[in-house]
Amino acid sequence: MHKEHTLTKNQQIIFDLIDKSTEPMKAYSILFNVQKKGIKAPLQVYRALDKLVEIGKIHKIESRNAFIACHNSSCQVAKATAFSICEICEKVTEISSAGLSKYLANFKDKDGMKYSKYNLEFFGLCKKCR
Amino acid sequence: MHKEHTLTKNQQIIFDLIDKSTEPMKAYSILFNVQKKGIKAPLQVYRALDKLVEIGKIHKIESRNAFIACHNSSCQVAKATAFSICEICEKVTEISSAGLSKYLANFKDKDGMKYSKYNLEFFGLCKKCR
DNA sequence: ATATTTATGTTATATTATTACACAGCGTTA
DNA sequence: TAACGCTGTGTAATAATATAACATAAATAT
Ligand SMILES: [Zn+2]
Ligand SMILES: [Zn+2]
Ligand SMILES: [Zn+2]
Ligand SMILES: [Zn+2]
Repeated sequence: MHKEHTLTKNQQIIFDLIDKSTEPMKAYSILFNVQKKGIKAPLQVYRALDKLVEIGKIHKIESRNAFIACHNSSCQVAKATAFSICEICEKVTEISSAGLSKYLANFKDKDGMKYSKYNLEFFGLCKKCR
Repeated sequence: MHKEHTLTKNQQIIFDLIDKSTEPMKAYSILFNVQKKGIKAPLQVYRALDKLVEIGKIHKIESRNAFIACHNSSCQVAKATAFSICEICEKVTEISSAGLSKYLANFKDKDGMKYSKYNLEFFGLCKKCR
């Protein structure tokens, strides 16, 4: 139940673009692609991205500074994310594994740190590139 | 057995600085701090950082664009890293948990992706900030 | 209707990272 | 020796990523 936000105009334009894309998109590539729709400045893009990340419609792939749409209904508002990244073709897939999320959600370190969130990025070769 | 490289002058200067630091250091902060030692340009810093990451003496905290020295002898040349990050004080700790690394090293997704590497970042509040 | 919050538009700027080119040091080997 | 490959260095310029600051408009709450 985390996709029920009404997006604003800019948010919708930018989400649609990312959602259509088969690969992670970078902020300035997004900017370039939405300029014909009237979004002219980096900040307009970054503001929409921030909001979309916050509400869990997209995720940021930190190691790539790029964004993908969430296609995992079980990922809890971007608080627990896992991705696989192919180091050759750069294909990124969101991992949805109940076992993995359960393991990580319950993980506790020896310092008594209480975790509210995690992000995991796996790297390797995808089927095609292997 | 992954710390046995002979560092070059620039690599040693930059490693020493990061190693002394109690918090993750950013590239341009490193640059500022080593200018008195003759390292004057960003590229000199980034080249040393790249090498230090490659040989596993430091790690990059992707979500922060910052670097910390490795204090975990069991992390396999930066191929399997996990950190806890306090969202208030920004303290970062490298997690060394045999259980966790074993679980992640053995994790396989349904697409048959073969992982050679992972990076995990946990976020929450540290003891002090809780 | 008024206050508050959220989103927008715009300009400028800060921060992070790489490209390109010249050259120095070192070990290999022809 | 000399030629070569490899790694590291120095320097300038520039690319790519992200935010600050300020003004205004739209949506929401009291
Ligand atoms: Zn998701
Ligand atoms: Zn691939
Ligand atoms: Zn380590
Ligand atoms: Zn803290």
